Amino acid sequence: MIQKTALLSPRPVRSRPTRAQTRERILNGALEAFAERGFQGATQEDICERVRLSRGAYNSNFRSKEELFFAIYDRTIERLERHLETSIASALSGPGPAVENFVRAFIAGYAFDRSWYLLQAEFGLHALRNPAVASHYAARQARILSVIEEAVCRVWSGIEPGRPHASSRVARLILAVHEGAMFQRLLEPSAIKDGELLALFAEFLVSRSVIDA
Amino acid sequence: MIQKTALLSPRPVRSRPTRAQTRERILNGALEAFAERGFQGATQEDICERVRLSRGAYNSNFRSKEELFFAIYDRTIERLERHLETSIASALSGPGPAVENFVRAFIAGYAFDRSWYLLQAEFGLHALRNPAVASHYAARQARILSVIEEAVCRVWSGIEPGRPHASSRVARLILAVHEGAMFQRLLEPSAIKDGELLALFAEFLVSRSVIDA
DNA sequence: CCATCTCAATACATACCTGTATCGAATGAT
DNA sequence: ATCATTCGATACAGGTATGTATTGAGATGG
Repeated sequence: MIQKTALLSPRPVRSRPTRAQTRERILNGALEAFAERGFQGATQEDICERVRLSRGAYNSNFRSKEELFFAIYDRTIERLERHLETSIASALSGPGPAVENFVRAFIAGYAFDRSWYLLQAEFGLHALRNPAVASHYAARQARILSVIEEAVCRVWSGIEPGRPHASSRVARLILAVHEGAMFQRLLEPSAIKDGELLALFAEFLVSRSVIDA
Repeated sequence: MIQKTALLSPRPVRSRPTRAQTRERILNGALEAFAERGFQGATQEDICERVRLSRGAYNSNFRSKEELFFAIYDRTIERLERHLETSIASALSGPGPAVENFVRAFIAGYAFDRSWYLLQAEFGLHALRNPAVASHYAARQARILSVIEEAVCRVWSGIEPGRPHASSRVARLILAVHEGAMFQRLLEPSAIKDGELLALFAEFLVSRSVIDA
């Protein structure tokens, strides 16, 4: 026999948000603040104001700024990874030339918005300066790279059998182009049309003879 | 007749450094400090300690942190531009395949050291956040881009007459790859051999049919 | 040789950010 | 209903960075 059933308790309306909810709100504020003011520039006050919470909530939920930074970075990179995976998967299963589909999917799936890019860039710089952070960052980036590499292999398996033995470096190359392009595009939106550099890059990629070199 | 000649005045030994000298020392300290601690993280104390000067010298020479940041960035990017120009020029005039020479020269000339990269990246992030800084950064980057584009055109003119009409975008592409590769390499030196990504990219470039597309 | 000026070092005042401690309201268990 | 607990808001203290003012040593010119 079931002792406690929720059947008769239709969850009373809480006037007080759950801990997870406030934590989430702070993460949202942190994303914005870190993106717009940088890690050092973002203050507790700044973060909390954006989501209408007090520093009490902040300090109650996160032990330190570093901890919050890691948390928001992890959340962002995980969403990014999933986003990239699904959009690549759907693109590769569609009709049309695989390479173009892949590139388009990459642009769509990895074209995280301004805040995501800025946060990731900020964390990247942080990683370059702190060896401890570097390993964390590298591990996260490795997952992104493997998603890209997997896609590269699948694309090329449709062109010729076997995986290109430079797939790892190709993945890094793709990522490098994207990061660089993303930066230039955010800086001068007028200078580069949407995904233009990646599209140009895709044309290079099509000359697949190079892959096997 | 020359009234004042320096022939008999072999510049007395100054016990006090010139203003330009101390300014230069502070710039050196700023380069290191901004690179290793970031713009916000670098303090006056930090900068001054590295070059054995007091904050008095700092505040006497620079009105604000922003001003110093701009000054050290400008100095760095100018050196970078000259470095890139000369190394490309000498490489293109040498024997061997032009594309490879160019890429090698690019790596050598633009492979500024860790501090230069970090400073530039930091300034880039700053530019993304402050529109006022963005225009300054874009102007500087435009000069770098034109140097690269010029080289691209010269390389391709040796292959076929006329300049590729996508040369501007190719230049941006090269810069994007380099920035991205530089970052990955600094983060995981073991993962990428020296200029490996750019070399791979050079192989793509060799299939010049794409350029004219 | 003296007077003036330059410039970097030191001292000071102000502002601000972080983390801790305290307080009060909402929750849910008995 | 009551009591203990959770949790976010407010108040406080410590540390630190910035910019200004002041001072004294060294240069410069008459």
